[in-house]
Amino acid sequence: MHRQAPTLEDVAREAGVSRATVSRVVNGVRNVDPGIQDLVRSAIERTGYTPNRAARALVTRRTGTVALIVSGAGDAFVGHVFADPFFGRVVNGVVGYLRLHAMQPVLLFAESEAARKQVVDYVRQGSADGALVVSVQPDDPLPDMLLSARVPTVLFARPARTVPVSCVDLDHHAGGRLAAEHLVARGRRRLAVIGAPPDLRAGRERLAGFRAALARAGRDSPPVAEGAFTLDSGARAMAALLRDHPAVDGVFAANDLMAQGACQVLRELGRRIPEDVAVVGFDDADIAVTCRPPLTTVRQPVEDMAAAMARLLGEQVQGTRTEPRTLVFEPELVVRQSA
Amino acid sequence: MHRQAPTLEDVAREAGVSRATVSRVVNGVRNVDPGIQDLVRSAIERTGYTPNRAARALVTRRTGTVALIVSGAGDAFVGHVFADPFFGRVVNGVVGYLRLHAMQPVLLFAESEAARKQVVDYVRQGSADGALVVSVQPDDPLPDMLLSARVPTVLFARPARTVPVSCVDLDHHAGGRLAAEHLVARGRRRLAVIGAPPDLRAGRERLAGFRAALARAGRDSPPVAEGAFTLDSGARAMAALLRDHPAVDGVFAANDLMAQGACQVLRELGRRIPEDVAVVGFDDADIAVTCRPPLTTVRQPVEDMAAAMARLLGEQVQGTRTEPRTLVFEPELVVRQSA
DNA sequence: GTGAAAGCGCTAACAT
DNA sequence: ATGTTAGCGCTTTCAC
Repeated sequence: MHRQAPTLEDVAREAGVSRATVSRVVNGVRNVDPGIQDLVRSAIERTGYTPNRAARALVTRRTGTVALIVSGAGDAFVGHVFADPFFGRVVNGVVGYLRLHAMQPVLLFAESEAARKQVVDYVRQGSADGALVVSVQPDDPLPDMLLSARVPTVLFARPARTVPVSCVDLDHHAGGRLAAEHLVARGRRRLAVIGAPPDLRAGRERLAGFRAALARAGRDSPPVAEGAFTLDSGARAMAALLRDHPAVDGVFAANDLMAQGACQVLRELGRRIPEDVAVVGFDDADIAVTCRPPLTTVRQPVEDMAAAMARLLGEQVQGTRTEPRTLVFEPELVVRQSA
Repeated sequence: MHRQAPTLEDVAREAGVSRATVSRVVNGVRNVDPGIQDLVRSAIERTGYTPNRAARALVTRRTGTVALIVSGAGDAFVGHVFADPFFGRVVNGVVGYLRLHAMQPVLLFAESEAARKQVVDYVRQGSADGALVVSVQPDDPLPDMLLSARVPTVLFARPARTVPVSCVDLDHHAGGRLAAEHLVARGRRRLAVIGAPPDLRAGRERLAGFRAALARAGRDSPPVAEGAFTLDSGARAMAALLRDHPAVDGVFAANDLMAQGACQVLRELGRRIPEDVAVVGFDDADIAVTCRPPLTTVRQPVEDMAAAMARLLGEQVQGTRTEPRTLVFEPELVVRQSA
């Protein structure tokens, strides 16, 4: 019972002009008589016309949407991606940029070989003008697949192998340094690290930066317990560190979730934070604020990075810039109560 | 320098058949000779053909995407939506259903009058087959706008006014009852409630259910402090309750975030949980598990509800079912350590 | 400055 | 069972 949606044709008839003229008005092309413009505009108003996106996309080969792909391995993957507040921040940053440019993000998950194929097909079908990729896997095949499908692509975080693709990243080394310098300045002498899985470059660099700053301050290299970016793994790592180094008085955790886990263990063992043990996290996630005590942490400007990612993609799609670019952001120390 | 993407025409030429036949094979229509099917399939393989979505959408009037709209009022809105893990769960549920049906969600935010117009236009342009709406505002104009634009729509949570639209919701009353019964069974005698803003129906019903169960158990109606679903507001409400009712030994918070805030205040004031004060939350968010102590809470099956929402929309788009339906889900008590 | 006409890549009658 | 044909609604040369 749908009355057909009005088309350009309908508006043209209503305004007594040709389709071409209406199209020009709708798309803001100059060379249209102001009087006729008004005529057309009121006809659009009267008919309630809205341009059909599919028809437009068919001829312009632009859709006005970009794929926002969360890519990584496995399992209950999709179920847990948004459990990590990190992705929410990415979405916010991307949306913040796109909406100013009348573009929309399509959310895609690429957690398996099959899903990756689907995702690549989706963008190849011209359903999106380009792809923004957030990988949670050290060696993700997706960027290569996208590239060889000639899809404009921008990555969050540099890939393990060098690939000719634009990306935004953080200066993780500087982040580690900030954490070390802060703990040293607070007079902490027996430091320890809750690290990331060693195959993640970001984690390695945070650790390297932390170590380098300590060495510069004349300190020994700290003991490291490996975590997996989860609250639980942070708690376990903290317990292990305390067992082997009971006198520890300062801890650097490679993300806030693990820092929170560490805090829980410390408190349960009766250590005061920061008096007995100072804790520094990484990311400045929401939990850094709500955690008890609130976390001193190295802030990663995720929203800004995500917005930049969208901007880079926009430039690439428009052809404004074609050669790949890497944008590296600076972390910032946020001092709260845990250190 | 883009070599043109291969079209149906190219495949047809390669296979020595007509476009129509290729189309039939691609779309799995029967009445195609098996031999020819193989011929076509290998031609598709050789050319690397992928159907163009815009062209397909133009004729079928189906896009294979649905709008996932987060709607509500104001401010730093977009920046905070994903801070609430609730939306992540909705996304997960929706994606879980859609991917089985080769559909994709487009993420839209409608936080202002202007944004709402944009969003409605977007779907009216035929960019999506329908809309899934999650409102965070008691009296949201968006559903009405969508309906009068004849967009197939399904809501998360019943709207304040009765609107002829499908929706999924929780039996909040039953949820409140579960919380009350549990606290009573645990022998708590002086109960209190950290409630929701009174204009939210869900909050009112949780409270009503809680009260009704208490009345049935012969208890007095509990004191209520109003919160705003945030950690902070929960902490403040708890502080206020303790001030006015220092002997309270059981608390029901209308969501987990407020329950966590309450726990923080209780611990800081030296109350043991659950020995001195038992705390029951609502939702079963991730923080219910990571909170110290882990929260006993009323689980809302958000993922299932979101999946059902997607399914209802699918049926509506296909025309399988046209009259609006309301699906009400049952909450479930999850007992952990806080009560 | 405006209109006529071609065609984007696909599906779906209809004809064979 | 397969091919022919007519559009879907729009943008965009190319004439005028």
